[in-house]
Amino acid sequence: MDAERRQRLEATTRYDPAEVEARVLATWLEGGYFHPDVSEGDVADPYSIAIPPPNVTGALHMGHALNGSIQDALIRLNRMRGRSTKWAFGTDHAGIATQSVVEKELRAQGISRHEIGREEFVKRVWEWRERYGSTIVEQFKRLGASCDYETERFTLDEGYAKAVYTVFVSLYEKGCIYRDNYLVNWDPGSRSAISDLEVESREVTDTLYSIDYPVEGSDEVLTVATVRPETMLADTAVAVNPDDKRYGAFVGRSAILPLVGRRLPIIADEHVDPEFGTGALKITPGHDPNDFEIGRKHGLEEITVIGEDGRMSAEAGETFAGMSVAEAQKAVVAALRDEGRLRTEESYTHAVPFSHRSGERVEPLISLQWFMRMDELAAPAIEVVERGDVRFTPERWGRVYLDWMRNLRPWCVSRQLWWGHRLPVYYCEECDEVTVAAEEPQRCPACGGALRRDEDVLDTWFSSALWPFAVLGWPGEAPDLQAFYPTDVLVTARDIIFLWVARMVMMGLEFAGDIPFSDVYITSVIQAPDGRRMSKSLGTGIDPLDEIGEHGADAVRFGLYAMSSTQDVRYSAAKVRQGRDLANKMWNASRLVILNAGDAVPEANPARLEDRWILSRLERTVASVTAKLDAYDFAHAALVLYDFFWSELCDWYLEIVKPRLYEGEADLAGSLLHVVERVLALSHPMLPFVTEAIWSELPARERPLVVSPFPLADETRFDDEAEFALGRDIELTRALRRWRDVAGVPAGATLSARLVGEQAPHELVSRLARLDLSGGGGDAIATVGPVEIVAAGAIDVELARQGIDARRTELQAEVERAERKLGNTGFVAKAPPELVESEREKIERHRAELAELGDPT
RNA sequence: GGGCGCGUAGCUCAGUGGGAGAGCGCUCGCUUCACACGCGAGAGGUCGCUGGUUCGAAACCAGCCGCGCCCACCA
Repeated sequence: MDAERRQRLEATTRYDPAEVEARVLATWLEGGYFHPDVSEGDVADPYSIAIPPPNVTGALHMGHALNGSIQDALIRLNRMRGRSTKWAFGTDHAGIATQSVVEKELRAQGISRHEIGREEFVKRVWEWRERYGSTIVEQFKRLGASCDYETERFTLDEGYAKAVYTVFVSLYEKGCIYRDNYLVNWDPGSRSAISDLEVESREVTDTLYSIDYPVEGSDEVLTVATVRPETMLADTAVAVNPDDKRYGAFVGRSAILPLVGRRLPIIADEHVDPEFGTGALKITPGHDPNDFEIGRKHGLEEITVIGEDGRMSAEAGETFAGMSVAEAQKAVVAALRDEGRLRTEESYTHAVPFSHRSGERVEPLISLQWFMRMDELAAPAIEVVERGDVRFTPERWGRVYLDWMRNLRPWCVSRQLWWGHRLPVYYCEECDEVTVAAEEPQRCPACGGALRRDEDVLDTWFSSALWPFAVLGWPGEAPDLQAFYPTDVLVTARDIIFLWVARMVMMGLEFAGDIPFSDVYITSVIQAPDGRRMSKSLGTGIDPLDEIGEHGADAVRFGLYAMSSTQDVRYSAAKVRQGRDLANKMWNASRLVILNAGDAVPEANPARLEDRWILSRLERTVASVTAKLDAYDFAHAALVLYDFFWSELCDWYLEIVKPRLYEGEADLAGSLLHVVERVLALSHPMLPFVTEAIWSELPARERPLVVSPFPLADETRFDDEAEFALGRDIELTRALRRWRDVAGVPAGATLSARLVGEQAPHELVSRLARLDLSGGGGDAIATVGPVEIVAAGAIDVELARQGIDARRTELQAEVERAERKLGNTGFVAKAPPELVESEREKIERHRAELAELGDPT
């Protein structure tokens, strides 16, 4: 090692992630290690993941950080195993989200999108994307995510659009996609229809009004209850339960709609609950999902009185037209009161649909939209999960998936937005022909007339559903598709199992001819430290980039792995610090080894007991960490690694062998280099930066760690004997240290002692417990295992005695506990014999130690 | 209304049939020549409650209490 390098290493007593990470990342990217070569066609032993594409508008949040860290660990693990590995990367155009961001920016300049028109607006969004779209890419790199950035895709790029159109046309031709006038969830906020999945229900306290509807040709009334009296203007029937004796006579007659005067047929329908309210239900097919169903069943007229702008339309009549829904409600209630039709008003709390997008209350409206029927595609997608071809981890999410898939309703796929994949649907200006084609047609194929393209765009999730194969180049002869489809695992959060995961399975099976992934790993959701949701608006968000800046990417990754769980967890800054400390520990321990290794060649030399011990512990750790990574158990993988490195390697082994290391023992140095190399490789998937940085300081490394082999546990190194023997000496050392502490022996003082019995402990015991074993004669004031401590100046004899008494009490309690167990005849008869034996052995051992301690004085 | 999950040390979480664990925090002691982002030692828990199964339960079963989430068309 040259002097300059030695000096630099000696001086760097603290691992500095900020300095290291940028440098290491650059070498990875320059080396092209993240980009698999597919030029030869099929690749050997492929491993692939399609990243859940982050929104172009988005900044990296804690969900991405967790999700990205997990995927990266899997990708790096398999890349190091020599598999041909691709982590397909790209961003999502995110329809409404992106359109809103750009609209807001325009509004700040006093421009509305309608002023500049569709074409110009879309152009502006693309410009916006050019300017800011790469932000999130750079942020993933800072995390260390080894995505294939060379083939970055965008869900609105040219090739992707081709995939979307191909799928749309195919589904249309199969009859799965159709246009219909149907009651949809209208989001007045984004002025678009949204799907059922984009609706969230919230508890709202409304007023429940009871209104008298006079029965035609009689003095009687039917009293109906509603929280939305303004929709009565669109009522087209009154319904009662067919078994309801009270109303049997009314069925078939008519009621008169107050304020409007329309005749409403009185119908019987099972849906009406005779127990609720008066048992009579006003039917508004135009503005209520239930009523819509009932209306279609009974062939009722569908009247719409609320427009897409959320205001009362002309249909509502002169008095109310133009009012907002809230104003109309007040006006209707006032009018009813005037007419004496309002019977009661009471407070009523119920679930109300809101738009997940805009946060506004959803207005159910009848609208001409495009729908996708799901039943046909769902059947095979259900089968693959039932068969276990697609496995969920944790398993319970598989059942959630199946429950949803078995109850699918048609999906409204059209959106009244400008930013997105415009429907490949063309209407003839001359005839009724509707043309659906991937390639834009020039003229109407039926009559040659001019064509007008549908104004709507597709739900973003429609294009997302194609991601695993479209990202790899479908449709067409893409080498990546050939090599890497199906992918191995999808890593995502549970909130998009329906929106995304389920639809990918359906589309993958239908269009790519195979499942899109064989595993779905559902990550935990990380909450704010106080247990609330992490969210910008609540001010509870923690920016992973801040954390990376402060503690390093490896620290954040370690923290996230350690936090990850099968349930939701609160963000733990302490776990991130634990990761930071581990990275620092790795750096310093490695520095110790490198600076003292001389010219040693990495090689395991199980010369002495402690060497056999650490080599055994190392291989067991390799086996354990590997198994946990493969089982998606990242928390335990991280913590097992931590325990080995910190406790076994640093606290014990390095402390044990320091004298040998300083003496320049070559075999030892070889072993140490071997252990360091192996543990770095084992850690690399989780802690890529610090391990790569240290790797580059090791002598004669041919390739960077990112493409070096991942260790395979060598079971021939497992050594129960060494583990037992050294474990015993470690326990003895700890007992002696405890005794010193209790006896008030100064930390630096050496204790005079001698050995009793024939079993001599390892040299490490006397050194690490600071004993002078030549303690010859003199009275023993204490016995700790095979060590007799001889009275000397430094010892407070009284304290020592107290310590011994405490130990005696402890042992007596242990003996009693074991005796109690053995006194239980059921235990002796039914418990496994080895367990019973070990209790007997315990009693003997403890009695022996008690005998050594002597009687209380 | 249906379903899922959770309740373990002051805090955040592991542990799912054989003697309660980790990290942080806390206490005591260390300028020990890799690391004070360090080293050594320690205190701290009737494992939500009540019953049951078992030789043995934090773990399995039942009920209850509390918290969270998802799905669902009672106006």
